[in-house]
Amino acid sequence: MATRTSARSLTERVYVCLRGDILAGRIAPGQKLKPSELSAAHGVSLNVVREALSRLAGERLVRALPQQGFAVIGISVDDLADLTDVRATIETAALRRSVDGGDLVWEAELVAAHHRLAGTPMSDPESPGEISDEWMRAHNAFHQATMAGCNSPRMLEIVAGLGESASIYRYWSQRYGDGHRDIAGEHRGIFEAALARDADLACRLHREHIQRTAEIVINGVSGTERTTPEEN
Amino acid sequence: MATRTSARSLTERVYVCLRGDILAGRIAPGQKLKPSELSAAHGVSLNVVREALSRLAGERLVRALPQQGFAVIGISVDDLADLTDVRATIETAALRRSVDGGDLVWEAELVAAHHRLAGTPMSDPESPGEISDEWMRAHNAFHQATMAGCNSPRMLEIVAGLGESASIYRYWSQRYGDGHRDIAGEHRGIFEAALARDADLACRLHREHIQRTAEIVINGVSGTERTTPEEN
DNA sequence: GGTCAAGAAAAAATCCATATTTGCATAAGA
DNA sequence: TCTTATGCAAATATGGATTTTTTCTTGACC
Repeated sequence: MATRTSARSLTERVYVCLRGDILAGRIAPGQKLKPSELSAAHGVSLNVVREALSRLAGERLVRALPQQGFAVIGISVDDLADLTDVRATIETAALRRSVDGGDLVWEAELVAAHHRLAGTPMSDPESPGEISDEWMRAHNAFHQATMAGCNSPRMLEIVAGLGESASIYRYWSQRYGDGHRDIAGEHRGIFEAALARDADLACRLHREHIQRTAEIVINGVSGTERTTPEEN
Repeated sequence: MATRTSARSLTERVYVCLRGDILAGRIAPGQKLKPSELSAAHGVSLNVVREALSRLAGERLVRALPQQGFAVIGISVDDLADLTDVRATIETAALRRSVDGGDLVWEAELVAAHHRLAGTPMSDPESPGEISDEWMRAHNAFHQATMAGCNSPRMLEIVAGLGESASIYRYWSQRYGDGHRDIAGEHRGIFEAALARDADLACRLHREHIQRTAEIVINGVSGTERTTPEEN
């Protein structure tokens, strides 16, 4: 009679939940994560929280400071610039391979992903200004789908990790769009270039897409001074 | 009276130890990791082992199978081919940036790293045929040093992860050289090209270096049928 | 009067021993 | 032979013990 929540163990459940909270910015970057509070909130023991946090520490989503507990990974303008740079390099490489070598299955799933993204409203009608969870999922899935044809599990895993890091910035800044921007159009451009097997164009558009996003986020972050120190 | 082993907590200590064992192939790829055995061997409680394993699971060095414990990441010829491909793409990108933009500090540390590598015997005199731990460390440090000038912490972290994955294959196959190969010369070539700021040459040599290594390992792995299934 | 240091109390992190649940293997029954 | 019960071993979860860090207080010194 287990719940069908696709979580076979308590640790797994807490891990997934915590991970979602971090990626969605429901827990602020840099914030301390107290096992006692979390265990109370989730109704589980200390050790299962501890284990979930350890796993997230391995993924670099939280930092483990010996004898000082855990904290969500911090954000900074420098890191965002670095992240964007790395994404531009690695993701275009993956995209190029994908566009050059993607098969029919890839095409079909890309079409599906774009259709889903295009049909998902960006902001929740009840809370305008905030990016909806659903849209963010569709958005990540779309970009992932463009590169899925590269036929390299490791590359896709790296790209997924980069995308997650970017998610934190996007969600946290909540300044994804600035009104003057046609995001749907940008996605359509990438989509059509990929389907047309124009790797150069797809890569150029993708690069511009992530760089433009980063610029807006940087303005949002630096404007409200949300930078957190990133000691090591 | 704490030991100066730079491990402030038991979990940290076990984590580092386990990680080293995996990377050095002292624990075979695919092997199950029983918390009870490990806790007995290290003289600690179950939970600290569990926590260390969870962290390694986050790094994808071990797999966590719900209700079935943990196992070292498996190896396969397909994965090695993929890994090599990804390394060729990402590491050459990092290397190019490094060679193009590295400063004097980078140069100095690269010289030091190469000197250390050149002065370290590849195999232990008491166990010929096996790659010495010391050489492997110097080797990883050298390749890392060539790319350190790229001025991108995230890129270097990704590269480090790829290098660790490659370590597992190298150590496990124990067939790094085949006699006909001048590894020191290959390293010197990369080193000199980097110092001469010849990015194209450095990248070409680096690519050939890792591809040649992979070929030899693939022969070694497939020859002795050491492939482990990689279910997901 | 203000600043800094030593010490005690509180809070938090870490660790352990044990209890509970789950999965696998063996064997009994149809 | 196939299905179903049962026992054992392993994985997981819990509560509390122990150690470390942080905070707060007190008093000496500048």
